[in-house]
Amino acid sequence: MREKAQNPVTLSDELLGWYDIHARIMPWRVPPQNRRAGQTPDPYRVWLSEVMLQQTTVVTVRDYFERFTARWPTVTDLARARDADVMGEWAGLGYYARARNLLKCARAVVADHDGAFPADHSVLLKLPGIGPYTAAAISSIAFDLPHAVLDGNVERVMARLHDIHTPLPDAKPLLMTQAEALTPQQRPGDYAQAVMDLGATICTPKSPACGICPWRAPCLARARGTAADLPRKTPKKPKPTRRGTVYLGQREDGAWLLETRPEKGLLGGMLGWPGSEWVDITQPPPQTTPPADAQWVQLNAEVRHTFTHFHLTLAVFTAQIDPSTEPHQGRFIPRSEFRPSDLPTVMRKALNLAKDAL
DNA sequence: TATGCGTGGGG
DNA sequence: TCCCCAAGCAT
Repeated sequence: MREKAQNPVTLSDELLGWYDIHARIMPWRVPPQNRRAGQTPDPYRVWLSEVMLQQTTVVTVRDYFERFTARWPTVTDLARARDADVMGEWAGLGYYARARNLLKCARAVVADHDGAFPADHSVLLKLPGIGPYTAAAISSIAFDLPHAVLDGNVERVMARLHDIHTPLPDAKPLLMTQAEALTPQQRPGDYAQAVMDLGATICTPKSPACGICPWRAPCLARARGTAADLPRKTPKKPKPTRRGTVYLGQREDGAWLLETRPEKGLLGGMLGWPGSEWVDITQPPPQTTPPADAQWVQLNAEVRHTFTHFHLTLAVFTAQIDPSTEPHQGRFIPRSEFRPSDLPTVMRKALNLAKDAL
């Protein structure tokens, strides 16, 4: 009774208890007690982690964050990095436009903001790769400005708390209104991270742990038994399947024939194997021209990979290429300069198939 | 406003 | 084996 009268929808000790546990596995986070002791988060680390966390899980981001901050400890270091180094370090993380915008943003911060992230939501919003969510996250977490974060977690928590049945993305404005109403003036950074943790670990998409939820008392969906069905979402389109061919050519000295993909579009700016266009399986197969003259042999196995919006099947050809041969597509990268980890996952799958075949 | 854009893990 | 989903952004 008393609990309801106090409105437990807030940054309670119970909510902070969960938040504190998660801080240990997130190297970018300053735990609440350290923050109260005066320690403030490094805006560079907050920004970097938030960009990496876009549509990506904490477990996946952790190692990438550690490698990036070890190699480029400050935004100035990152701004000076070579494009290929940053793209290679990002390889495997996906959504590669984030890495291209990461570099643009770092260079803009150095060139236009004296190497310091601006403590201003509307200014942050103008930087490359920083949208409404990330601007609010940096504002609140790094600068303790009271901006409401609305990510997938908060959308779900708000939809359930208020039993909102309007499907996403139409419900976003309403959910944002609810999120703003709950965002406190005191410690908005701790609150933002705590409410996202709540969504990630308790108010989960499937079988939410309502029994241990700090907000179980005021939750309307919990009371009405609708929590597991929320938020509603508009149905998605089915994924088509495309086909293509890649060519893995290697010289006797171990150099691989690779290309840097165009800046725009799928896997933009990433290293990859030369090959054909990727066309829908309902279309006639594309003509494939090998990137260099050699005895190309097709592998028995094919690469299967699923992107956000289509399935892909790749035929793989391999060949030893004579040292005197000039490629008409791509360039040779010496063995000493090539790390398989610099490849996006689909390209790494092709390499692994070729290695298995040898 | 709708679409393009990665990847890995869980149910 | 599939589908769903994750601390979204750009165009």
